[in-house]
Amino acid sequence: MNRKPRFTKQRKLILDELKKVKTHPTAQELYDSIRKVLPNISLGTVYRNLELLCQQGMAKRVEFPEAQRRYDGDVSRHYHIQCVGCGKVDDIYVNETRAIREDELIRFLGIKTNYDVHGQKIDFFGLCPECKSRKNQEKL
Amino acid sequence: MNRKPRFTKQRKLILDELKKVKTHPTAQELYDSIRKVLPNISLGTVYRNLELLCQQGMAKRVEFPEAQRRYDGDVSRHYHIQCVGCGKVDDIYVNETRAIREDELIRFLGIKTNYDVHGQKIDFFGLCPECKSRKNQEKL
DNA sequence: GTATTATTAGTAACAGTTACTATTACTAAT
DNA sequence: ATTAGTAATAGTAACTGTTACTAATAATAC
Ligand SMILES: [Mn+2]
Ligand SMILES: [Mn+2]
Ligand SMILES: [Zn+2]
Ligand SMILES: [Zn+2]
Repeated sequence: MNRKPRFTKQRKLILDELKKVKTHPTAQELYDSIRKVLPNISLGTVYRNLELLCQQGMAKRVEFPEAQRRYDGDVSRHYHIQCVGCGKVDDIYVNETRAIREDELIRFLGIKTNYDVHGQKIDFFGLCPECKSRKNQEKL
Repeated sequence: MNRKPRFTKQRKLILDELKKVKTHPTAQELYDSIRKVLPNISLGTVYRNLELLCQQGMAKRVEFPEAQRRYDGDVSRHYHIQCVGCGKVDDIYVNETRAIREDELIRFLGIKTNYDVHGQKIDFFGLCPECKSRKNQEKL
């Protein structure tokens, strides 16, 4: 039934470019650079393929509040820091496994990244009790 | 020079409603409920005042990826968890001061919130080296 | 090579938020 | 109390990032 996804030149170019850069580009930025070699590619194609690559685990979304969505070709476990001045996103690779206190962490990251670290943002996600039981209902 | 901000009935209603609910409403949701008592209020007024209240530290933005902006009348220090099923946002008040390991934390929050906790998202923000020195330049 | 159909380019639609503008209504000074 | 000055408002238009639609194209299996 299900045909394999095709490996079009558009898809290949998008993935290659994303893997190449370290800038966590937006769809628009990728579109602009890929257009230099494939002038007729459309922005929709870039979006569609980026989302597809994310689904397949070959890319990741990098989302900050009030900023447009960015994508990352590096799917290894790492954190991100965004500059409140220019909006760019840099990587933070931490190999510490033990937990550290918040103030220590800020100081540590300041040294590691050369950023003036203002703070962090921690959010959680999951299934609320209602949605949990609704989901269980549906299974029966 | 600078006039005081006026305390209009629109502003008062918005703040009161926001403080009253625990749902982290969107601007649209606040607009809908406030319209029941002030039918002519405009959505723009709700947005403008919410942003103003945030600037003044009387409210906070609650922003999750892929979701519309929400606001919180509770500015005390607490975390948020969003349901991936229905999108609602609940509070997490943690009085633990010591750091805890990630897996412990997830278990702990599961018990505390009754959510099926899928994970967390940690991001950092600050000033990059370039913006830091640009800022210093401007001061001279 | 031919048939099948996933993918594409181009464009329109959409949603959330912000900007604009003429009018209204607080506030403070007279 | 009246007035002058101006912050704030309602209503609406514009904007921005993303998604949806559709006819044409091109990757793959046979
Ligand atoms: Mn990264
Ligand atoms: Mn809250
Ligand atoms: Zn910067
Ligand atoms: Zn839910």
